Amino acid sequence: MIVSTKGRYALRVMVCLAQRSGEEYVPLKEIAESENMSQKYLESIMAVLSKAGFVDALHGKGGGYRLNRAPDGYTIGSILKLTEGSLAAVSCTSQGPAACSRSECCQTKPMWDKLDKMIDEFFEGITIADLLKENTL
Amino acid sequence: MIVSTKGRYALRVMVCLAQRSGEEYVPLKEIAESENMSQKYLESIMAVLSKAGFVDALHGKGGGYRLNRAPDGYTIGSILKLTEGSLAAVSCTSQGPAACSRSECCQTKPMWDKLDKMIDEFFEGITIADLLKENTL
DNA sequence: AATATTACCCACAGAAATACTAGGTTGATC
DNA sequence: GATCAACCTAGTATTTCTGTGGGTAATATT
Repeated sequence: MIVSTKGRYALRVMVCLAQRSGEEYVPLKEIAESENMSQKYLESIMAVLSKAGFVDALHGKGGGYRLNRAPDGYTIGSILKLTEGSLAAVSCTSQGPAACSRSECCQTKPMWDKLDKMIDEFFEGITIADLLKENTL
Repeated sequence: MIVSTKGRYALRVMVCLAQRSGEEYVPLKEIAESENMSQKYLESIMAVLSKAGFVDALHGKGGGYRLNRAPDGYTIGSILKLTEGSLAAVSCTSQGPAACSRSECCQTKPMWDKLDKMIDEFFEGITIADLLKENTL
């Protein structure tokens, strides 16, 4: 499994915020309830998105989160890389050449490299705005 | 991470057997030593490949494993699906529609489906024979 | 000023998967 | 019968995943 709930939840929250971008700030409680996700778990994910400047946050009543760009300003790749740490399909390729001493002579490494590139291009080619449209992917 | 050591080891063993397909049976000990992998761990992987009919096995002295098809008769996808169980990028898509109650209305599911299809086609389009060639991927 | 609301911070915890290890049994060859 | 090698069953240390719990800081309303 390349994408855990952490990254999937992050994407769904971002889609949710994009759908409600008319409103000012949306509290996490509402999103967690409507999407049936653990609010506490979401908090840790939002902390990452907030620190990285992907969303604006506001404390207190009337507060919550909101996007600070247009939906097409967020690629799926940028969100997943942030929350998942890496999108590498195998550990061999995720930590540079040092990860595997056999990388020089490995018969399979070129394949993993090609796969990584393909997956990266896939996710960088889709934005949150694309997910809002129906069946146009 | 989509592919664990289990699947990666399986591929490397198959490549190894393909390279030595002139010889009759190759004992696992040799492969484990030359590839620097745990022999005991490999045993459990070979059991799967053997039961599925991907390789022939022979007990006793002079025994070991060998391929029973030409290297281009094995797609990478078939080997990985067997050893990894599934190649699905997210759990939502790996166990049919029942895996997620929100699959009907999920804004992100079409993307995961498209990704799964892309990854599947990638791995089904490569065979062990392709890995033997240098830099032709 | 008090209260409610909301983000933020820290630590822990149960469950599952990963990557093995240990020790034996069966089958084949010399 | 000795040796080799596949095969079988069980356990285990480590990590990752998916949370929970309890508190603190900031903002708004009363």
